[in-house]
Amino acid sequence: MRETKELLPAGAPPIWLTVGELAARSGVATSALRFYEERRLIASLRTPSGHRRYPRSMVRRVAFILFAQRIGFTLAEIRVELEKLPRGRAPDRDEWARLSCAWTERLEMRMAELERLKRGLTDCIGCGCLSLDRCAILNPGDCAGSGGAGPRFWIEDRPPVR
Amino acid sequence: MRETKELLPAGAPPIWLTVGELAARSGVATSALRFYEERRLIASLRTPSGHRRYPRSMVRRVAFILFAQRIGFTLAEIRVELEKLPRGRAPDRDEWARLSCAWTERLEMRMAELERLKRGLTDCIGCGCLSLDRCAILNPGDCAGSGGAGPRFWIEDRPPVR
DNA sequence: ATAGGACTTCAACCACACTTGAAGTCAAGG
DNA sequence: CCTTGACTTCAAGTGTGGTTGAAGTCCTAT
Repeated sequence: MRETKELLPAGAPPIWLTVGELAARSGVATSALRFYEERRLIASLRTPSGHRRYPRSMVRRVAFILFAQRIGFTLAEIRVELEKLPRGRAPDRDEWARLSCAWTERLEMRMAELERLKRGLTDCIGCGCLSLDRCAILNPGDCAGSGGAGPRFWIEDRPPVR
Repeated sequence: MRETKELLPAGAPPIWLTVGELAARSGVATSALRFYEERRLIASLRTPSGHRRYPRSMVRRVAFILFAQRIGFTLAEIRVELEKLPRGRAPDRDEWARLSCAWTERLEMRMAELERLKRGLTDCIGCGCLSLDRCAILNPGDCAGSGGAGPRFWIEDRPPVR
């Protein structure tokens, strides 16, 4: 064990984590952590021999990466968000809180979308109109043979790009 | 225009759709429609010269593929669901409704997960515990230096696989 | 008859988020 | 000292969901 050399009290958590320890605590594979480092979502200090060492606050940072991913952010987007945090020290409560604003917004967009989808599922499959070709919700453009975007409108309400 | 040869009343929707028409009505690129066919989520009849023709009910089928994708199903999962529909004729209301059950379930799982994430965002970032290392929600395993899965538990409550 | 657009297949390519494998180094226990 | 396991880099591979391009065919209007 690496801890024996640090002369810490038994059971005390190590101050610096190896990549394996961070992986165990965050639930992310070591390969993923190296990948996050390559993509500059996280950073590491190195021992003289080149081994990575992470501060304990990195566990939280990785947790937030997972969090943001589940909300629907890409790693590139998450990197941009995390760049708003201070470099060189652990972020404080307010700094994390500022970050979380954008995340709440995205979260609520996703939840609203799922609500729309659920309504579509109820209104269009639950009602009798499905057997006809006149359901305005499921199939807004099919009757007139025009109208463009098709089902996109209950999937996303932003205007179609490209 | 292809319609002139079908001798349909002006403005009437064509009975058989080309891949381009289906693309326009469903909002999906023709390349994606061919890809779905290759993955056997949809099928086409062919003209003697090899051009694809779709019945009008295919618009709905494609709409449901988009729907299911946004809910979070993979194309492979969607294919399995769509295989429950009858072959050779357009599905009726009850057949679509039976399909939608599994989808509602998945939808509600995703919504519950987002609710958990939102609670995590509020409870962990909104509260003061973030600046400490004792937030039981954000960081359940870090204090004791053990406890395994880390942040996974508010991300998903199924047991970790692999 | 011919130009143009819409269609065909097939192979290659893309982005995303990683994982896997090879080849080698480092660290700690016995 | 030696073995073992955790670590290192780098390149290549995986799976999902497509797009793009080449080369050629079909169909409709003029």
